[in-house]
Amino acid sequence: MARIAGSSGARTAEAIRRAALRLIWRQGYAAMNLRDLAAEVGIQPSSLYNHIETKQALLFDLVHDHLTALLAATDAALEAAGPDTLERLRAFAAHHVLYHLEKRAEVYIANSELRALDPPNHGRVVALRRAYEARLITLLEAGMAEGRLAVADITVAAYAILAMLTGVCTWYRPGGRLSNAEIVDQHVALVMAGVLKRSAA
Amino acid sequence: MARIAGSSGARTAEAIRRAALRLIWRQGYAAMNLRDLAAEVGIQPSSLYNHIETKQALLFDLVHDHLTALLAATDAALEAAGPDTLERLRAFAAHHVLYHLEKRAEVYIANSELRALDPPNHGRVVALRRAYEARLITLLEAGMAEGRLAVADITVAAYAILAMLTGVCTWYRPGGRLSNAEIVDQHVALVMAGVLKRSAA
DNA sequence: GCCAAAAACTAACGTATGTTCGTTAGCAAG
DNA sequence: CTTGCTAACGAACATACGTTAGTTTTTGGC
Repeated sequence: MARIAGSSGARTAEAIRRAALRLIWRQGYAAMNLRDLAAEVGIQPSSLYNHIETKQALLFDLVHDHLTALLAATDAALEAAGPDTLERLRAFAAHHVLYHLEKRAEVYIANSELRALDPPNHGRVVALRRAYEARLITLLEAGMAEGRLAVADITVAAYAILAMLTGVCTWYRPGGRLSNAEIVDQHVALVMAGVLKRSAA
Repeated sequence: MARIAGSSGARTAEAIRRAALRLIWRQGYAAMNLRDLAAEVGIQPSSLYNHIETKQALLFDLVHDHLTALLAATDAALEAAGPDTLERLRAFAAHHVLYHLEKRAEVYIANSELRALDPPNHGRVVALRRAYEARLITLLEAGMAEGRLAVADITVAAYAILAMLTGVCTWYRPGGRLSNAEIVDQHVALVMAGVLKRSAA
């Protein structure tokens, strides 16, 4: 047999991306092999190459698409939050946690497989990450300038906050004891309590 | 030639562990290969097997030894902090950050290569991690019982705090803008601000 | 209904990898 | 000085991996 009845390029391509996301998430990029990936999709290893350029390009596409989607969604959430700095900060934290709860695999890969990207791809991804971090840093700077936040060092605070919020990916399981909203709310509360100036509650 | 003049088992074994730590830290366990490791140590690949059982056993040893050392050091730091819950919590946070600054490679591997451990090893390591997390959870429970802390959910708070404090490993570089003490202090401040009951400053 | 493009197949290549085997030279105890 | 253990060596094995080549069947536009 050759081409399979009912096969569709777009459908297979999506199946490959979904399966790759899952496998890389579970095992890591280096430990995932294309034979397992093909088996998961239900095709032969060589057939993958009708849809991907190389294994490396597949990883880059997954990471790149995730980061651009995250940036766009974040900007939309900030836009919706209005002009007030504290409101925007809350919105950023809430959106970050919720997004990370819902896209655990994408997030985890984008954070932990950076080193698996070859130099040109690595550079582009790092630039996107920096752009994302800049969103938070800008908010902290604004809050400091307005005298409503109090942190010793903005960069350290930004990284600490991002680390804390991203941490949900490592332990969250759907259908757990707490609702997503409860998890989001508590993280927002921890962040705000940590950075708010004592007087301005 | 066969045995090299001046070669010593203990010295080579330590060199292997150090090199493995560095390579796994940089590339990940799956991406590290024993030929590169041997080259780093300056011996032939087959000679590794005079000192390690398998690649997997090497990873387990590294992770296991790190976690037991971390547990012991943490208990010593808590002991030194005295009986007061808030002091112990500060001591825990400070020690965690400082230890993580100094042992970035060990920590990173222990956190990110869990999935590379085969089931029996995985189980033992997870048990050690849980024991460590329990130290923090116990402190938070005590602080809540004393009415001096205010968090919505102790487990979530514990994981969030650990994620935040462990985050330093991903961006810290020795010789950077801030001293270790400054980084530690700020993280302790962020944690305490996040969990302290408003009245009890 | 025909035909180029798409999307799958089978087979294989070249290399990389973890590990084993047999051997040999240095070291320390008797 | 001998002898047994240690720690290295070189060579190789078996497998696994990413990828390519060539082929075959289905699909969709004319």
